[in-house]
Amino acid sequence: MNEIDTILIVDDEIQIRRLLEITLSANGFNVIHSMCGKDGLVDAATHNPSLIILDLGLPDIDGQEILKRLREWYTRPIIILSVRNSEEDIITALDNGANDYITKPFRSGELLARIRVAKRYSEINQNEPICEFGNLSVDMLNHVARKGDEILKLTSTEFALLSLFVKNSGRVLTHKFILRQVWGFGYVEQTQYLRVFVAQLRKKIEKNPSKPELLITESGIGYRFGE
Amino acid sequence: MNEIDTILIVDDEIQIRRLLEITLSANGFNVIHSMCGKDGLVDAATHNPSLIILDLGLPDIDGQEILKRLREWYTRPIIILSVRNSEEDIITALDNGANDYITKPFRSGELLARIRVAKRYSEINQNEPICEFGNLSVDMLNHVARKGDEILKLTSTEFALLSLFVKNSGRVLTHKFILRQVWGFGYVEQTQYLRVFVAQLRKKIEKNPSKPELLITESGIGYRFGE
DNA sequence: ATTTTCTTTTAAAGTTTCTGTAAAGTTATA
DNA sequence: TATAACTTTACAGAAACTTTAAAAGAAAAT
Repeated sequence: MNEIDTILIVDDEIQIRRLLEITLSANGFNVIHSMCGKDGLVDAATHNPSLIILDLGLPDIDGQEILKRLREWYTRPIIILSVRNSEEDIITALDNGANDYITKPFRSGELLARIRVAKRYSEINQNEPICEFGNLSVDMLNHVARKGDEILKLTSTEFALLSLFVKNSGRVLTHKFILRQVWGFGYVEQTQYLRVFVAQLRKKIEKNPSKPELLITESGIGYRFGE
Repeated sequence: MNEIDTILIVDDEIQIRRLLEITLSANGFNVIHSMCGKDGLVDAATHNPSLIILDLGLPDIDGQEILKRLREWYTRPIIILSVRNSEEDIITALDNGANDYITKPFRSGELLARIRVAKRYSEINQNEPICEFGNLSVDMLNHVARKGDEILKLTSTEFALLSLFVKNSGRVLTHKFILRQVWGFGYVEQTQYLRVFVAQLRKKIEKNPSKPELLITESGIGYRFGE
């Protein structure tokens, strides 16, 4: 618990940033600021913070868009802190991968408690923008997958599927879990999609697609990637 | 693939329970109700729901107390739904192990989205330990069993059986108990299944399957794993 | 000690469920 | 409109589960 946790704040209001800075640093966090969406994306990638607090009303790019782009590779907690109070915004943000949604004005004690909750449930998630496995590498940030030196030509669904497998290598992922992560919660029964895309992915990453060595079937449960 | 998620509602207000019932069952959940804290604790234990929605203002026991007692064993999501709006209540509940805190009156779309969030993160992070015995290890979280370094290729039934044995190593487990745990209540008389699967498991984990050293027969009673 | 009875092991056949694959149909995208 | 990506269908083959049956082993009775 001695390493300093870094929190990235993406918000254009200086007062909010100051208030957060005081609250968070008083609680042992190291704080980084970004004043717009673009900076936020860059700072997240360069500092790899252990948590991000994101405002939705940014001057350049919409916060929901930032959230989506972050979630392409960033697996640690993201807490939305916004004046927007519409149910639609909240649902969209949560389904886009936010861990929590707090409306301004906020209470700092509650914010800290919600940060603790978010960190509690994401401790396992290691977060590397580039994951490697064998001669495969997946660069979440630049959205590029390689086999050796050769760049794999993957569709976005295939890429999402491969990232999920690489991020969770060695773990058995259930059909439902994969479907929810890649396609969304409404698709958990569409096991057939998964079969089709697993077959396509195997064609592109396995030496011998009919005798898979990387993407292993766990019959009746799901799939496991790698060792 | 058609298994229904069960949600337990612990709330004394009938209107709230009705509203939740409608919202949740319309979204494919199976709903159980408890009207007081005592019933809540019992129902949680008997039904083992996949999520609990808990009110703080219960007639008998205080909700924070229920929360603490549930968290002694219940690892899946608990969402607090309460009229209490004080920061102290919120912080206490979140630190007592609640996954989220929603104040009444609530918006059902937001509630559903927050349920999705809670389920998303609890599935990954079931902090169940890795059980080991000799050179065997069973990793419940990743659903992987190993003998030394080699990954054992087990069917899901074999895996469930082995987990049960490893978790209860040294204890004599009766046929009925094992059948109930692995196959379910309706199978307690199917001793033959057990014999067949024990034989299969021995082939995969014993040095000499016909002279088992790990998975010992207790004639007329059941089996014992390890010493 | 031997026989009888009950229990367990094991193989193998029968049945069901799950998975891989190709190909056709549909939708999105440039 | 042409192209790529995604969705859906259909079916064969594989894997898992259930059932049967015979042989081996243990316990009880004589």
